[in-house]
Amino acid sequence: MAATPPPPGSPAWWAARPDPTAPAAAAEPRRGRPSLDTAHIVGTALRLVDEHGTQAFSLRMLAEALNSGTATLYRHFDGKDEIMAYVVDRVLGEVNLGALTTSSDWREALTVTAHGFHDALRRHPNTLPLLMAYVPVGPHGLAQRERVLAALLEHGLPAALAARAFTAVAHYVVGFTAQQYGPAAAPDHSTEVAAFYGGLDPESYPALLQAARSLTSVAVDEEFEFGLTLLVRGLAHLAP
Amino acid sequence: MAATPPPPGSPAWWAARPDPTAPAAAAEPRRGRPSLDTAHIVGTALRLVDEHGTQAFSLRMLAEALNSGTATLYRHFDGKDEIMAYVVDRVLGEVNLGALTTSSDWREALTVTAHGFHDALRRHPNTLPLLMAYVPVGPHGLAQRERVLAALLEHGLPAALAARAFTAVAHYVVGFTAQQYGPAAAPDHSTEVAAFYGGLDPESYPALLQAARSLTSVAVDEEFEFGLTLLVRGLAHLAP
DNA sequence: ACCTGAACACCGTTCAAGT
DNA sequence: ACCTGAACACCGTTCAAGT
Repeated sequence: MAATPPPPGSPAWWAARPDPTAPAAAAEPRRGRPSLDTAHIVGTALRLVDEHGTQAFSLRMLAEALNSGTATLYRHFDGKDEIMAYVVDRVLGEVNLGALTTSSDWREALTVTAHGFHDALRRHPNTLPLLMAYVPVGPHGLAQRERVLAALLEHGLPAALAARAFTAVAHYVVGFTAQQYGPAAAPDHSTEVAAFYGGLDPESYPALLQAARSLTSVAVDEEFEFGLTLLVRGLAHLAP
Repeated sequence: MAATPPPPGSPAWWAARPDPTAPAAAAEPRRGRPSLDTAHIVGTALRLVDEHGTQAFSLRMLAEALNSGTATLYRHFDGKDEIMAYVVDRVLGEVNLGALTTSSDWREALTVTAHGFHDALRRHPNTLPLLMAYVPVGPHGLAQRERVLAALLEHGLPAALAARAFTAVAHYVVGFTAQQYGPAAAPDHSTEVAAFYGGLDPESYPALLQAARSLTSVAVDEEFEFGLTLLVRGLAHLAP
């Protein structure tokens, strides 16, 4: 039984990438000496996904933006999936966790982390479907995770708690941002949703309408803070 | 400026669907009297997505499974996106919230809700990318939301808190399930991840490795319970 | 009148032919 | 030796031709 190659973006696949301990360095092309560097390709791909969405993005579109042909892309990457995995990691590279160094306790460190990821992800809402499809353990993703866990451990949080707290916060941020700013959300999302609820039959959905009336008036930022507070306060019950 | 039609799966799009207050009834075909009923098409599509994944799923595959042609599908649905929106809602229809009626307080109601969604979603891991791409306000999605909110309000949770607690729990469950059972997760995900962390340089990732050592030994179910407990306990701080 | 085979304009990927 | 135009086997969608 021949081992099937790991899917691009999975942990096993990233492990086979060159130079995983040097997050800033772009992956080297694996054959020949190319005229395009991989960082430029990934950066252009991210820009195109930002502008046109994952749905409309295509290798032909990318090749044209690079003044090249689609076949050339296969000299730098094994295929579209591999390019997308690097696009995801590029977004994670934009996460700014500088405020971590001045955080005074683990609660503040977790809050800083959530806001850092939230700020980066909302700048690239069209990449959110990719972030959910790929396990984010590329070089930048790993580096950020290391940074956060180091801060949490330094503040005295037990290792088992730190690891799971990070995962819980990451899940929350990605899920929240996807629902609020993701491709499915219309430009005027909140008003659209309000109009939607207003059109529902009060007989069939009494609880939903009562809840919606108190929901749609709340600002999105406050909503984000609400869920984050839930997580941090819940964690405080389990930490010393 | 002509109004652009709402994207399939968005709230405005679902609002234009017929019969939103009768969740069990399948949507009626909009032209003629077809030989295939829409429920059968959606059910077959879900089975094919379960078996082959969203990536491999195609309208040709669906048409062949129905002993029909792709053009016939366009007599029942406006296109692939619309079919996918119904597939997502079908999965939400499988969520069993029967235990809600015997829940004794809002904490238990929230826990029951999380487990109900978790159980349904893990049965259809390949649909998780779809669940993130579409706002789940189809007939089944709405009915479940109504059921949960009614239970929370009945147990005395304020409306503003109930609505946001539901959203926070839903985000958490979808995010967690996607990372654990989603398409990107390999069959032997936990051992793969463990091997991955084992291969990292201890000099570069000291915190990550320390946290991973205490993480990979934990069962997945316990991991799910951990984050859920965070949410519920955090919420208790804000509720009477 | 309803249905659908066949065509259309794409897509990711490959490879033989170019330089 | 490196690069890439053109082809390949698909895809979602449309429509004219069938019944």
